[in-house]
Amino acid sequence: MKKYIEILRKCPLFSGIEDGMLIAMLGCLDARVIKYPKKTTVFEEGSAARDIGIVLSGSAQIIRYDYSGNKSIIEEDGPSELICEAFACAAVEHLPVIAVASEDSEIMLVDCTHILKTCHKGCGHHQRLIYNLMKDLAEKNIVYDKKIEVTSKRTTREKLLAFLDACSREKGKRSFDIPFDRQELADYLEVDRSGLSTEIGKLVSEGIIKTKKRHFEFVSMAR
Amino acid sequence: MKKYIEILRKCPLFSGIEDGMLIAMLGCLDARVIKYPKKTTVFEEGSAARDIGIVLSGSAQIIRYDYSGNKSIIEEDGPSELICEAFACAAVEHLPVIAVASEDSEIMLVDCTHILKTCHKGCGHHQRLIYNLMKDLAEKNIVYDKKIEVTSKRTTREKLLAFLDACSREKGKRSFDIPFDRQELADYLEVDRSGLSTEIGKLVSEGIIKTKKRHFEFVSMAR
DNA sequence: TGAAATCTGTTGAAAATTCAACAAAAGAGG
DNA sequence: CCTCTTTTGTTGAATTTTCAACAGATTTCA
Repeated sequence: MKKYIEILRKCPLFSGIEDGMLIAMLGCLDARVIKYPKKTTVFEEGSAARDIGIVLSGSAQIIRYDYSGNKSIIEEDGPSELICEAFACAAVEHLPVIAVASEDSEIMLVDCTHILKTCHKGCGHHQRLIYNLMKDLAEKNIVYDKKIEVTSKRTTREKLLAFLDACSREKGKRSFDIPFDRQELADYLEVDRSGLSTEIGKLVSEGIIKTKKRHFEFVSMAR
Repeated sequence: MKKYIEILRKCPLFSGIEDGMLIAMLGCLDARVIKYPKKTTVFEEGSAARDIGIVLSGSAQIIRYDYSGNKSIIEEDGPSELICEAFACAAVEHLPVIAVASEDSEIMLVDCTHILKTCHKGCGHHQRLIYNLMKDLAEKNIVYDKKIEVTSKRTTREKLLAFLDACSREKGKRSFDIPFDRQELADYLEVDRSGLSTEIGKLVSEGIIKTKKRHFEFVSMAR
């Protein structure tokens, strides 16, 4: 487990816990590390949510398919980030989403009940874990809120600009990479891919942005 | 405070805490009850999120306005429900939403730091409060997830059906009331009001639903 | 390196949404 | 009971999105 310590230290679940204790806790929590090749399923839709996932390497996407097959990417999580913690904490019986490794990934799984129930070995850090989970869930709430902010825009252009603006602000630069290819960006923004492509073309020809693949750049003072 | 005990007992923040202790804690938490007439602001957009709100009577809406004035209703909360707890727990500096009393309401305000920091009087229930907050935030996450499920549909008709379906399932009946008038429903679904009105008309004339004001009913086995 | 698969941009037609304006209906208050 | 205000339904035009189909680029991997 030691080779993951760098990643785990940055994980919000273990914030404020020293390395030594962290390693000890992993055993107590019965943490398992599993490798997921690109595009394989981490958590199945419809399954009971028990485990929290911690991305160690690679990345995972949380995806929702509706009954008519429309795909909507809820979020994209990289190393040190937690996945499906809300569903596990709420002990949801039927996962309404699917978690997929978007590249070759290693993910640590921790049974949520191990975190919530004080352990018999008497290690007294469960309170801290619960506090950390609470903090994490509060922030995840805000991430969702941002997604709603972006997707509540009425036109493709507005959604795209709101999204790029948010990415730019997060990075603190006018030049930045997004974690999606074009189809995935369309799924995240919940618009048609070809329409998105057209809109990107317009913004480029209007001199507002430059882009190549996943790289974007606001050209002027536009925003 | 005693007259609110029925409501507070059902509040997720105080789950698992007995009445006597609950009353004692309210003092420790420096809880305040404030009356908000219909349509008045509970939490201002842009203000620092410090307080958690507990709806005692009436109801509150969480609303987001974007720069071009589009209104989007994020959620509607009634008695016993918490408002803005995620922003307060995450200690957000600029509230990205506004909270408004949607009718004459009484709302209890609790400074979040009082909950998170163990109190000097040594009342040992802060751990339970933090656990409760964690559980609440996990569930709120899932509520958001449901909103995304509804609004990620591409057409007004699909959004409307997904929303009504969810309401019907929650109630467990084909006949139910929604917490929105037509304009508010349009804001929640993020569609044009007149288009929504037309679509409701179609569903009625197709014999799929009946509706009068806030009351809806699925007529057949349609869903 | 070459073939196959995937990703991206383009286009035009069909479908759906938004917008603005107005009329009908319902509710509030005197 | 009547008036004023708010809510809801209706319509047509303009705008935007979706859909389907295809071609050029890029990537993958044998």
